[in-house]
Amino acid sequence: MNIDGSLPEPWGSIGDRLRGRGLRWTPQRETVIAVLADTVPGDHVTAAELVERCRARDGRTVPSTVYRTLDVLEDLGLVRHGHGADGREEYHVLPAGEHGHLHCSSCSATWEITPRQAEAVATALKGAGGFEIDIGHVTLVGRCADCARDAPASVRR
Amino acid sequence: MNIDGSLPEPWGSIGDRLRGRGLRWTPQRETVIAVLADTVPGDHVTAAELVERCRARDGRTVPSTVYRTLDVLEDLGLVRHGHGADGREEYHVLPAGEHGHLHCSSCSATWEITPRQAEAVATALKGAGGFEIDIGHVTLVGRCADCARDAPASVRR
DNA sequence: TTAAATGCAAAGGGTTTGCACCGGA
DNA sequence: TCCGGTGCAAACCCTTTGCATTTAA
Repeated sequence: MNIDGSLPEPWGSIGDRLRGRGLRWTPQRETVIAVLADTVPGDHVTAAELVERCRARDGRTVPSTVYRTLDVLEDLGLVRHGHGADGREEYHVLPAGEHGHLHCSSCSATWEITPRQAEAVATALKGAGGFEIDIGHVTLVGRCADCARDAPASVRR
Repeated sequence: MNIDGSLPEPWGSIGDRLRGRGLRWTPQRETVIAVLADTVPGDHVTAAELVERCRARDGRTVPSTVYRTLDVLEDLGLVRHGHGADGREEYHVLPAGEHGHLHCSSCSATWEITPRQAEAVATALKGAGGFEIDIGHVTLVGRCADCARDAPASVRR
């Protein structure tokens, strides 16, 4: 959120975008948006986490409203959902450009995919059959360079 | 299963492998193994599906036993779990070699990743940072060559 | 006014757990 | 005998749904 209390773009204009579609701008939606606006762009949060954060901001928040709002926001293209290493649904805020994740099953760390890596993967698949990967949809699991060096064939989960 | 009723390798020796670890060979485990042995190698099945198939074979099958057995089998390295496009847990039987999936969010089809594609992706990531992808862990989502041609920027889910 | 959105509560699905009992080794 | 496994049922977690009520436009 900005210092003056207003929402940074593109969140600020959401009310209008909703109304333009015959939808409504409600206090509950404002809460969800405020929480999302506070999220680091490119970061990812599980739906359940978002529910909690909304509840922290407004104790009366109820899950169903949050889920329904997320659906709407996804329609508007403001958030995108994907799945973490454990398969749980998670949301990416402001999907500006490709944005995926790598998860190391050995040290449990998760990183954002670099443009270079995204590009490499996309190109690789594109060249091998023409598949256009939506790299933001799933978290790629494997072992990071460090763990791969330390344990050539460890437990994978 | 073989014509003589015995289990094909490497399923046949599982009883011994279990016993070798101080674990036990039980009728219930035999049922799960039998179901898995009937699964096309490289195919993937959700845990819930496995439960159903076991129940078809033995109506007394109960979910918890199946889940517990799958854990054991994963420890033995006979199955591996991953997550489908919807994040649901699914099992790959006999992970001989790399084995992943591609899912088209446009036409909802799912294919097995070809060795060439797997190789391409693995190499791409390896080269761009050293990450060693476990390509069997998640289903890659995107659009297949056909859908990409027909609808350059369609709905993604 | 009126259709969209909310709140609540309940259902839903897949997965996990606690615990007494059973049965391989 | 003994400890691992099983069955049952309940708990769990996250997510979705139905429906009466509220409310933005």
